[in-house]
Amino acid sequence: MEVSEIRTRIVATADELYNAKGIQSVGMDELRTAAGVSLKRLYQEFPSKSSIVMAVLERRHEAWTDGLDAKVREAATPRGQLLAIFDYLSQWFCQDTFRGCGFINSFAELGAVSPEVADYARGHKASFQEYVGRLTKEAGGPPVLAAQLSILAEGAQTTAAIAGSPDAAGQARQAAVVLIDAALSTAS
Amino acid sequence: MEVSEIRTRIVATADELYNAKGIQSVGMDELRTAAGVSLKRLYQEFPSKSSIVMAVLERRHEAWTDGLDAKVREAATPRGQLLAIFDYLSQWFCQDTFRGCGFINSFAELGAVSPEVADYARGHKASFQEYVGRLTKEAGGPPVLAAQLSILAEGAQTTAAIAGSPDAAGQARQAAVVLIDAALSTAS
DNA sequence: TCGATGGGAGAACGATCGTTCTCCGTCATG
DNA sequence: CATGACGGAGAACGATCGTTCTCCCATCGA
Repeated sequence: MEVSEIRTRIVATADELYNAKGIQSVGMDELRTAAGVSLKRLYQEFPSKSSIVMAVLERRHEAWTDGLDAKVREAATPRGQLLAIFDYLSQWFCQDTFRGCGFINSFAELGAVSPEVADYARGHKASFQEYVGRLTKEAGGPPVLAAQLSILAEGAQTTAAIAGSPDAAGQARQAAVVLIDAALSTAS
Repeated sequence: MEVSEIRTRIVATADELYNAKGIQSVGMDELRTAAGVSLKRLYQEFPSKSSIVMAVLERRHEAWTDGLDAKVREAATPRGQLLAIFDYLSQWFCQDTFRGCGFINSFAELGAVSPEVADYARGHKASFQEYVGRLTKEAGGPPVLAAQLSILAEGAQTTAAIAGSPDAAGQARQAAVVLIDAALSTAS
């Protein structure tokens, strides 16, 4: 078995477990068992649990970025691309493994005691806002629209997570339509 | 010293510590020292840590509800009352102790392993959405507007917490103005 | 003054966590 | 076949946590 394959399997397993139970609730032994890797191998690949946490965050960032971008590219118009963000949220919320944004959760759990985690979560959210900013600019909207749509997306994630229902995605999408149309009509 | 005064001091101290460091990062000994109470007294007042956590959540719910309602009552018009929600968020975000919504944080930290915490967070968010629903109805807006404004408020909280900046409150308020005006003009 | 009561400080206990170490079987190589 | 390196399973270790127990002193009524 490839060394990198073991790393991938460890990180993928940790991602699932941390998402389902929270980071602090999952011990190294549980991760070891679930990943089917010996403890020695585990510490051979990662020097500590916190390094696994950071690797999981990187994996989540890539999965989010790639999945969102793929969904956005399906849309034909710039306006449709902005709305595709909320379609992506909707299909995400409908997965039964959905338990809220992993960055919000990890920030809430470890942000106060781990500057690494806090910085990475901040960077992830900043990159999302920049991404929405680019789409907004292409659609001819003002920067404040990007901030507003980003806030809507954030709120939809936490609302859907706590309520346990995917309804927030559709409601946020409706709000996005109103905000986009209002911004584009006054901008022109 | 009154018995209830000790309870209040314990819960107030736990609220501060849990908010600043997260629940799982604060041990009973640290709480005992910060509250200036003996460990025996602590367990005389509360049977376990989880009961303290629930008491903190109740305290947070009351503080949120009372503070928000007081701010809303300052507004003269129903439309102003809806916007007052975001003024309340703004002044909250500007406090240097702000570290995100305590219910979102506790849900992220313990929701997966503690049904009590998850249920209480769900109930708190549901009561907020009902409150916004009442204000929206008084303003003559449709139910979907209440859901959208609630999502905006949620998103502002997480965005402000992770970004470490209170800007999201003003941006969400601007979005609320657009959504409210659009909903009220089409509703009439 | 004396003895009982109650509360404070913190030691102790069992569990669990992250991390390291030990033992043992296996396999490759001469 | 002998030997030595390697990897897996899990015991062990130190730290920390929630919780309980023990000791001691201070107070108060008789």
